Amino acid sequence: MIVTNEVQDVKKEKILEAAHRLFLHYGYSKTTMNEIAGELSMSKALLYYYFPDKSQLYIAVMRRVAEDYLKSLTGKENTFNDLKEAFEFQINTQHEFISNNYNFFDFFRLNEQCLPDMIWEIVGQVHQSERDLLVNAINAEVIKGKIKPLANPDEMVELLLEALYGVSGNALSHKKTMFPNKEHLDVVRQKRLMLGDIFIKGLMY
Amino acid sequence: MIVTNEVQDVKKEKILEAAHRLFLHYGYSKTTMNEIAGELSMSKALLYYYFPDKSQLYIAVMRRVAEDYLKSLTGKENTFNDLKEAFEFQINTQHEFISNNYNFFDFFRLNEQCLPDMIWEIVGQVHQSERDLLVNAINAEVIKGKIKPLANPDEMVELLLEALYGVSGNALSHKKTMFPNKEHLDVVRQKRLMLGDIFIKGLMY
DNA sequence: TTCCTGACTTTTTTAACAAAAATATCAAAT
DNA sequence: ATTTGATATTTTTGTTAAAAAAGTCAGGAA
Repeated sequence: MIVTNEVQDVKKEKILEAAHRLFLHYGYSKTTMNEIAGELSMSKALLYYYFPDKSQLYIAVMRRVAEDYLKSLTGKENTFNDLKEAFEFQINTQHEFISNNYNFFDFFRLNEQCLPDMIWEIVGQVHQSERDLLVNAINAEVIKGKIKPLANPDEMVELLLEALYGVSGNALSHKKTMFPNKEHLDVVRQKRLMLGDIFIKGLMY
Repeated sequence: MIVTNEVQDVKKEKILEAAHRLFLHYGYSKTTMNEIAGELSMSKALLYYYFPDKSQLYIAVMRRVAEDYLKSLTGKENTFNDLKEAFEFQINTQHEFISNNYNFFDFFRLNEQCLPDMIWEIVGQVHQSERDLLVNAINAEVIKGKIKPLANPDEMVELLLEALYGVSGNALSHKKTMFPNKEHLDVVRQKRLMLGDIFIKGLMY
């Protein structure tokens, strides 16, 4: 019984791995269940033995990816010397996460405004963790007396995250090169770090 | 000769008016040249006498709309008591502009990443004016000694505008109501004003 | 019983093409 | 110089058939 489940888990793991690789490379819509099965030299039907359908497989991969990201966030609370460090950590960690999984999120661009609830749940969880981290850092800074107490730290963090989101280049200016290459992503990161700095100063006495 | 041109201009004006009304109500793709002509009780062919094609007509309307917006911006320089007032003015004026012409910009959402160069020219002009206004306000504040001199005020203004752009709600959270109603636009405005405040404080000594 | 597959059905995507609607043109009238 | 009806051209829409992909299932192997 236990052995069986372990074997099952290992196989599931293999599937998730292969699916992740292919989704990352080709995006959701350009990856077929046949290809995933082929990658593992198993029959397509077996995929359906382990996962109810394609979207649920994608979501399972997504959950793993998100969990990795969450892991890199947890336990970091109270390890920052100041708010600046916390902001920088959040910006850099998210930057790396997005960079590494850029094509994987084709799914989001595809189904822009009608994503499964399960996806939103995961996204919400991730955002919650990000907010928690930053709110915690802000509160620590308040206690240290470095910034003034805020009526609503959560609201401030929300505002910052939305503002950071806007700093993603292609919105305002007429960039002929539409696809954000690595270099461009890095410009965005630099700008975000600057915005973080200004924001912190804006919260000080 | 002169009389003739005046008459021509009046007629062009009429056309632009009707076109604006219909584009605003139905959006670009849902407005036909026949409808515009019908609205003015003239033949469709006449529209093509005054404007080379539909997109150029749209652009002409766009130019008028943009000019109105630019007018509300010009002459305001040095009329603000402080930077906060300037930021608030920019945010509120733009908010009103977007609110009033919301449907008109369907064209942008439609042709998301391949707009005619002429459009980008107008958009660039508008952005330039917005930047100029804010850079001017920042410089005034620097002279008054209220904020520290900046290495690159333009860059700061650019950053602020991008950040403000990000504060538009529907990006991060799982809002079930996707279409931003008037009320929602107002929440965005409030948030932007708050971000403006924090940003200003972040620029101070 | 659990795991696995080949053969099968159902759904979705694609291609081709005709009909309809919209854009755009132009000779002729005012 | 303006204006229009008629007409040409392009784009969108609707239909259908073929292809591809998703998803199912009876039955075999471990």
